[in-house]
Amino acid sequence: MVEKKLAAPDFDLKLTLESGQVFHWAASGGGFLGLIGDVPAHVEQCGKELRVRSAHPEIVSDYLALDHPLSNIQASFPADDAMREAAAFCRGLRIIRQPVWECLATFITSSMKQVAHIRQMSVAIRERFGKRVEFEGAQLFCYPPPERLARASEADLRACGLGYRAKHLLATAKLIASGAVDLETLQTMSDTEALEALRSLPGVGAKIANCVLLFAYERLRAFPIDVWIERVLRETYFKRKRNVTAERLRLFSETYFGEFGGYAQQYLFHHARVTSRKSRTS
DNA sequence: CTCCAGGTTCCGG
DNA sequence: CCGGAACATGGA
Repeated sequence: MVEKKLAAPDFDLKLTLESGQVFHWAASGGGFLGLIGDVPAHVEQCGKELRVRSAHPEIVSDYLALDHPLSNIQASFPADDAMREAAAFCRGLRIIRQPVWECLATFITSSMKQVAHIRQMSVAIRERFGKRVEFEGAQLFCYPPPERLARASEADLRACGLGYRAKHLLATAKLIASGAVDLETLQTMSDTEALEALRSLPGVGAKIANCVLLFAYERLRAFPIDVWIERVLRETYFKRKRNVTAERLRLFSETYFGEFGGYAQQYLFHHARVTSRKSRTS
């Protein structure tokens, strides 16, 4: 396998792959080993360049969104202290372009689960139902397509640790496998239309729909509000204000954070999560 | 053992 | 329309 070098300014591979937007990459030989769809790749960062071993390095480059204008994106953020601190903490973190189905499916399993659990479930589903790929002596497993999960049983999925989420994932897989819903047509829809289309799927509410818009449909304005972000919003922008409804938070975040609100959201999320964990363990 | 996790859905007021 | 409860599982 030939190694290809990619220029990667304003990029932090580890931060990007471990910030809770994608869950299946494994640390390996100083870099990361994983699949992009069914294309295996090993990626290692050496300063401002990436060393990529893959049959399709151009797919890796596109996946990692090395073309996103990161300095423009950071410049678009609101100029408050919390945002500045999060942006400095997350320098080089990019929102990647994930395959739609595996992003949707893994986020359906994410509700009320810690990032470590989401990873476990994702790996279990891949190993149980996914196509096996050999790469550099390692065994990798593709995320199973909707058609495959549609003919699994709810018990099979529960065996992967999904709990009540099994029912949702199965129902959504069936809707897509049957053709009742076509994820590809969402590409042509407006953000609002695509959000509603996603929300019509079992187990997909506002938060997960926004994650899929942001992480798979490259709608960089999408702003998922989870427990962490809600905490940040309330404590930072609505300090000591009562009766702040979820709707109020939604309207605020849609306008305040601007054109690249999804990036702002991911930075605030990751910063809050990591600093909170440090303060608990030290 | 208790608490909580990148929520969604369903139900009663 | 709105607040609250149920829903499963596992790591800290």
